[in-house]
Amino acid sequence: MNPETGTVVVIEDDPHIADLVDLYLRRDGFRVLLARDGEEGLRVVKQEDPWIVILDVGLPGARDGFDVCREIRASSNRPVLFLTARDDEVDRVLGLELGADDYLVKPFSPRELVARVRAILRRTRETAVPQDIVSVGDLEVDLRRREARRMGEVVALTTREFDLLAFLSGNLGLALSRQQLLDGVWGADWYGDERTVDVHVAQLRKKLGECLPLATVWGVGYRLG
Amino acid sequence: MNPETGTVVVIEDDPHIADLVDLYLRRDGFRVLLARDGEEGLRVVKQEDPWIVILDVGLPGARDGFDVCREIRASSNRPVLFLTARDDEVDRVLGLELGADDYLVKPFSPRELVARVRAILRRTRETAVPQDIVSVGDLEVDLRRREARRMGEVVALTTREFDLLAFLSGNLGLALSRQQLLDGVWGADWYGDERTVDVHVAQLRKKLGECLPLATVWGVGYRLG
DNA sequence: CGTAAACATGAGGGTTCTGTAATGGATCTC
DNA sequence: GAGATCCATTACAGAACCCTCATGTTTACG
Repeated sequence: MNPETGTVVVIEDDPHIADLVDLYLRRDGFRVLLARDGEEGLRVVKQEDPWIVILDVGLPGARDGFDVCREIRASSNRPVLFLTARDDEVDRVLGLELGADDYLVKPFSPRELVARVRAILRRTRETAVPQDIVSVGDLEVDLRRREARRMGEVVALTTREFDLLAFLSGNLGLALSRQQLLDGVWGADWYGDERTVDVHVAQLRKKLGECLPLATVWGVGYRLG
Repeated sequence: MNPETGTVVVIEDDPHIADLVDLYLRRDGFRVLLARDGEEGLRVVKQEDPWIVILDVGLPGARDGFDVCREIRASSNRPVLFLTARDDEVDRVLGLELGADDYLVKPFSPRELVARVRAILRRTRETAVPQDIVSVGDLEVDLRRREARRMGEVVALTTREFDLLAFLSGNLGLALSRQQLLDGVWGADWYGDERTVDVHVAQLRKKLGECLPLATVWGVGYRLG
């Protein structure tokens, strides 16, 4: 985690608190963006895609903190830290149920705020899996899980089928000869009938149906996408 | 007893509250020790050196919560979380001045208690408190206590079995080859038959049964979740 | 339209891979 | 040091899979 490049969006109407938060987070190396109400906050979050959002529950205007949290959750999985008014237990529990990652009760110590922000980032950044997922047609090919999903549903593929699909996905739009496919999927030291490719292509088409834009290139081989 | 197993000492005279706290903390993977009054509490704290002490302010007997807190502070820097009666602001302030790390006003939600305990531990224990417990299927894998629990019941696992389960839990959803599993669990400098993995996988499946979503990835290895 | 070449598809049998139980050696416990 | 536990290896049976082949279908082109 590199705090130097981490952006934090703070949505808080009280300028005094906002200043304080700004000061401490900045001092800790974060890039801080302030917003005074929910509307502005959502805009900034959408635009900047920050590492974390710090959110006052008691925001003025049409949208309170819970609304904003819901909105953020709907479109991203960025962590959210709530700032709540003193002794408002219902709020706190509700916040956590809405998917907030932590909360802090005012008045809070700025040092604690920084500590919690760093703790959350430690948790979320580490577990954020950089996934190699290729989207092709209505299909998602997840190389790390070795799964193909059609509208979220996992489609059962055999080893060869998946490998073939993966190789095709890695060469989207290119016409690949059977020999290229054999080299890429079966390995260069494999000797057998080129027609074997056809069989597995047929299997893929059968299992994945229309959502797989896998075309035959006549006299050559196949092309995906 | 291993002091690194996440022990919480709860000093509380009301058995109902003590039970509730016990239940929820235990469910979250902590080892919970209950004490009914200040004397007993201090003894347990001294003996066990827990990660955190949860302390009722209104304790019966010669020593109230503040006394106990002062004593604890005198001999250790373990975090203390106060449970205070409602609307007793003076108490709360006094508690914080005595060095309590947080407070909770009765009646409180058990979920919030757990959240706060974890928050405090996150701050004070830089070491991996977050994500110490991985939920997978109906199973909880507690890395700190090296335990797997199925509906709260501890399932007895051997060292290798647990390490394997832990490694799989840390790579939820990913297809892992036998070699990756060997590297991760047995160590990269281990030379032996890949099929050894199979045997331990079989053991895990036998012991944990249906509640363990541990799938075979044909021709590759295994995947959890 | 007819023909040949290229492709699609379904099924069988051999092959590879996995599940599992048994074995013996190593390590821990008392 | 005996007994128990754990662990790696091996063997075998059964399951999953893959290649090949045979047959039917499409495409290209004269």
